[in-house]
Order: sequence, then C-alpha cells, then structure tokens
Amino acid sequence: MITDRQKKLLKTIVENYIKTARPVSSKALCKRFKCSSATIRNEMASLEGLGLLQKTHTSSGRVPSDKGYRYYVDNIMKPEELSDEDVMRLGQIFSNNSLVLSDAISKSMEIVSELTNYTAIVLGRSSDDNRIAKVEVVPIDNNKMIAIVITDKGHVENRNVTIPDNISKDEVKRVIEIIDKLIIGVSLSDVAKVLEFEVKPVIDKAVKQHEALYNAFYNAFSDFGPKQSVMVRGTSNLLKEPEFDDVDKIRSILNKFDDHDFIRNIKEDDDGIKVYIGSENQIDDDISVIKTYFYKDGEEGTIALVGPKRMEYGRAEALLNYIKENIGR
Amino acid sequence: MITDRQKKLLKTIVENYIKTARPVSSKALCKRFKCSSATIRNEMASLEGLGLLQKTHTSSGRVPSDKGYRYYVDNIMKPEELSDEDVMRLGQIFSNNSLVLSDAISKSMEIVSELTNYTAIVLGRSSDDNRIAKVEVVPIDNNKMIAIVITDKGHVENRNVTIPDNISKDEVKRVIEIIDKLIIGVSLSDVAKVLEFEVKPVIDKAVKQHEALYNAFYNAFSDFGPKQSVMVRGTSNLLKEPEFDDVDKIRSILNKFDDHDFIRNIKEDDDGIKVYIGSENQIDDDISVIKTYFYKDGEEGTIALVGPKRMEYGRAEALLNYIKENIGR
DNA sequence: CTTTAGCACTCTTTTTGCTTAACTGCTATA
DNA sequence: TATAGCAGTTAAGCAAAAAGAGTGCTAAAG
Repeated sequence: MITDRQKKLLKTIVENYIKTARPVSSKALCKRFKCSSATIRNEMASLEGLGLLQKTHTSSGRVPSDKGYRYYVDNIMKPEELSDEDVMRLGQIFSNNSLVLSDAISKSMEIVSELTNYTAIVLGRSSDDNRIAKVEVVPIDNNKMIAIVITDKGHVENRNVTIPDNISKDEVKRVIEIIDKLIIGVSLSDVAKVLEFEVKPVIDKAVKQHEALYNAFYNAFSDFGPKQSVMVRGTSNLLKEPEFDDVDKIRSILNKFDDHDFIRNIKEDDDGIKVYIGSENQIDDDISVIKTYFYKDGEEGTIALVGPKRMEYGRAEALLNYIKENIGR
Repeated sequence: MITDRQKKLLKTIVENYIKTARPVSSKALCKRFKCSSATIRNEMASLEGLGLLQKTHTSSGRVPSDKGYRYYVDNIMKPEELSDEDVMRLGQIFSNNSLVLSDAISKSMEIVSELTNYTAIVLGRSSDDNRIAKVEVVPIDNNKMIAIVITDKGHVENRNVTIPDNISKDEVKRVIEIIDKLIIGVSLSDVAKVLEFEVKPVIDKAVKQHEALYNAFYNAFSDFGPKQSVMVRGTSNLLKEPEFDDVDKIRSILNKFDDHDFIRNIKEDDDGIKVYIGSENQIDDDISVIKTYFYKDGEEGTIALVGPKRMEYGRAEALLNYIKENIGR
C-alpha cells in the first residue's frame, strides 16, 4: 500500500522530472515537504521498493519507472483544461467547415505537434460502410477519362481510365452505363468482386470490344479497398527533447517514423484515449504514445501523439480529446 | 589549366571519397597511378592550389571541395545507365496507368529514396492552365453537399458545402445552376474573383436567401488557387550516412525537412536536371540537392533528391531523368 | 624537368589517471 | 518517526601521454 505522502511525493517527482528532465534529488524536495532530505530519502527508498521509482546509477537522484508513470497516469493525474491559446489555435481549424474532414484532422494535429513539440500521427481510411452513391465519368481526351466515385457518406475518389485505341464512343458509353447501374450501393471493398462477377458477364455479352474495355475500368476501380493514409508530422520537434541526444537512438526512432507499414500498426481500435508508456509501445523505451480512434461520416482512423516518456500526459490527453470531440460534430 | 593526370586524380579522389567517406591519402592511390605517394602528393598540392581539393586538418588526406565536386559534376562525370534492378523497381509504377499522376510520382520517388538512401521530395500544384470543365454537386444529407470540380486537364478537387438551415431545395438548385453556368472555363486561380464579381451579383438578384447560400459556396470554392502539395520521404535514410553523426546537425536538417514552407522553396523552374552542391543549397553545407521541374496534364512541380555531398551524382541524375521521362509520357 | 626516398612535423584519436561535485545509504541520536 | 552526519559511489570534466595516419619539404636519382 502507498501512503498519502508517498503519493504526493511520486506526483512531485514525476512532474518535476517531466519539467526538468533531470533525476530528482532528495534535497531538492526538502522545502516543499517541510522535512529533511533524509526523510525524503527514506520515502524514496520505499517507492523504489514498490517499483515506482528508479535510479540511473547508484548515487543518482530518482526518476519515475514505467510503472511509476503508469501509476501517475492511472491514479494521480487529473483531467486538464486546455489553455486559451491552445483552444484559439485549434478552434480556427474546426470553424472553417468547408475543409474536408481528413484535412481538418491533419491540420489540427499538425498544430498540436507544434504546440506540444511531440510528433503527430494521423491514420485514416474510408470505413467499410461507404457505399457507392454516384459514379461520374468525364472525358479528357480521346484516350483518357477521369472516373469519380462518390459514396453515400461523402467520400470521393478519382481514377484515370485509359481507353485503348479503336474503340467507339458508343461502346464506351454502354460500358459506363452498365457499370453505373450495377455498382450503385456496393460497398467500396466489394467493388472489385462485383466488377468481376456481375459486371464482366454483362459486358461480355453486350459489348464488342469487351475484354479491353473491361480491363481499363477494372484497373481503375479494383483498388478501392481499405487503403490507409498515413501522416507523420513534427518528427524534428520530438528530437528537441534532451533524452534524444544520441545519434543511434535518433536514427532508430526516425527509421520507424519513416516506415509507413510500421506506423500503420499503431492503429487504435479503442474509442477512449489510451496511453502506452515506454516498453508498452513498439517505438522506443524512452517514448510514450497517446492515441485514440475516431469515426465520422465514413472516415475512420487513429490520431496519435508520440512524445518522450516525460510527456505532459494531462495536456496531451486534453488536446486529443478536444480534437476527437470536434471530429464528432 | 588542369592536366589529364590531375583530372584523373580528381576523379579518383571524388569517387573514392564518395564510396568510403574517408579523406583519401596519397599512399592509397600509389598502385592505381603506378607511382610513388610523393608524386601523388605533388599533384594533390596543385589541385588544392586550384581550390578543387581540401584537407580536413593539416596532416589529413584530401577531400573534394565544393568547387571540386562542381568540376567533377560539370566536366568529369559521364551520364550513367540505370541498373536492371533500378529499372525493374520503377517500371512497375509507370506500367500501372490507372494511377493518378501525382500518386505515380510520389510512389516512384519513394522507391528512389529507398534505392539510393537519399531523401525524396515532391512538390506539386495544379498549373495555371487548368480551367474548370465540370462542376458536380452531390447531396449527402439535408445540410451537406459535396462539390466536385473537374478541370479540362483532368485535375479533380472536392469540397464540403454546408447549407444553412431553412433554405429550400429549389433555391440551392438555382444557385448551383448559376455557378455552373458562370464558372465553366474559368481558370482555378480566378475562381474566387469570378464568384465575387460575376456570380454574386446574379445570385443577389435571383435568389431569396442569397447571402447565406453565396457564403456557403464561396467558403468551399475560394481556395482553388495554387496550393503546393509537399511530400518528403526517406529522411531517416539520409541520416545513415556517416557525415550525419552529430546530433545538432541532424536536428538542424530535420527541422528544415519538417518545415513545409522551407521545403516549398526548393521548387525548381528549370526544365533540366540541376545540381546544387553544399553551400549552393539552403539545407546544409554537407548536403547536395539534385532536382528538376516537371509538367504534365495540368500538374506541375519539382522532384528532388537530397543526399550527402558525397552523393552518387551520376546515378541520382539517371534516376531523376528516368522518372521525368516517364512523367512526360 | 620529373619522380622518388626519407624524415621531421602536425594533428587526431584513444587511453589513462585525477579531481570535483552530486547524490545516496546507513547509523546513531533526538 | 524524523534528523544529522558521514562514508561510499558515480558521472563528468580535464589534462597528459601515447599511438597512428598523413603531409610537406629537401635532396638525390632518373
């Protein structure tokens, strides 16, 4: 069991370390606790016994352990209010409601990265409940058309369609009509299947140059499946923190930020705001990740902040929460 | 004047240094030049006198100066053929012609970054000769519509339009008709002006709730001007090179990569492939930038590779050239 | 006139020992 | 239970020493 004084001590040490990035000595806390350094040392030793504090070497001050941060986040930290400045900077983004959702999210997370000096990550994809509402085909020249697909949720994708030579406009028109008729209402991830098993047979019968035409449209439409977009911003911000003063560490972390396959893995399915401290995440032991899932109008994904383990957890949580709430509206 | 042997020596030193990243000593070149180290030292001293070589300290081997690299690039280096592997990796991208141009460029530059370990940058924008060919408005729900604008060059942009409450569908329809009629053929960068001075007066007369409706569309359509998209990929690749083993240097370079306003500045207007060595670019004295302008179908921009000054200039040039040629087609 | 051998000199890099300052743990005492 | 005091540990900074890699210069040889 942890006493009230120990709790207060842990809180002070965590917050002091977050601020200064230096191990906290017993002497430094005397005034605040109105007792001698020896007393503090005794309490520190207890907290170390519980695994909540660590020393960097035998005679160093104390630093929170992963378990210590976890205890702080779960049991000590209180929900924080955003400062006026934070709200002002972010409010601009969401008041401009002609921005497409994904742009608004990216921009706001960019700002959060600037405000906090942490790295912002946004993963997005069109969710599976997007069904095709409208297909528009616009001819550009004899061989090229732009196909635009709009879903019932307002998601838009466009593709080039390259029409082989020697095909009559009539035939192209007929194929478009066939596709249009059969594809409305189909979910994005089923488009390839529907083209192959429903559209193709019809085209085969009704159109002369069926093979070439079908292929042209299949190429364009076969990849509407769930592609995850990846945005990583403010990697250099993170490296300003003093714990990243080692070249190999920097390289290893940056390598991960550059690897979009790896980044896609930080996807979060939980609707709450989750914190992954040190070894709890896959990026680096000195790093914490705070993230949450979002869904709105057929777009879903994850927003995440990557900071040092010495992250201002309360503020980071408040910022993510603010953005999440604004996405919801 | 520079003798043939000096030219060959410079070539050997540059290429050796590019390979090993270590100052080249006179002894190391004895075998290749079939003479003693003292002879090499004499020639090296001449080249240093010409400003083509440098020493890192009094008793070190030689390293090319910026001027030396420049001489190498301009007068010694020969155009290089791409390896089969390079061609194979890149060919896949361009054979898939349903990819929208900007995606094809981004993907191929990503691959180039992987192949070379340099950082790839792609700047793109819709060029000024894009004129609106079609406006499509798709209702999503009572208050929200998606407006899609397609230009004669095949460029597509979409925006949310939020319709205020209490406006009849008829009025919305009429506004869309007015906009559609007046906006076709207008260049993207003139849209805001045309809306304000040609569309607004007509709407004011013809529609009841003109103010609110006009604003809704103006918000959505006013920013079609030239926005430059920015892609930076493979920053961590670059940092693998041994010259970037200093934390402050890494931070300074990464800071610039993160600053999209700065990155936009590396825009190149020259149609040829240009090399900016060391102090000739704004990123870092140890860095070279090789880049070129591209234009195709209403999209224009810059593709660039950022590498150490010890860059394999020949290969980098060949890769950029390959992509440029494939964009052209 | 060009090339070479030889040698003194310079500068970097690595290792080592030393000193100082910042802490802690422990023990004895209030 | 809290405190004062002291011995012990470690990091960090600094200077000196030793080793290694190259150069420039001079004088002699081709």
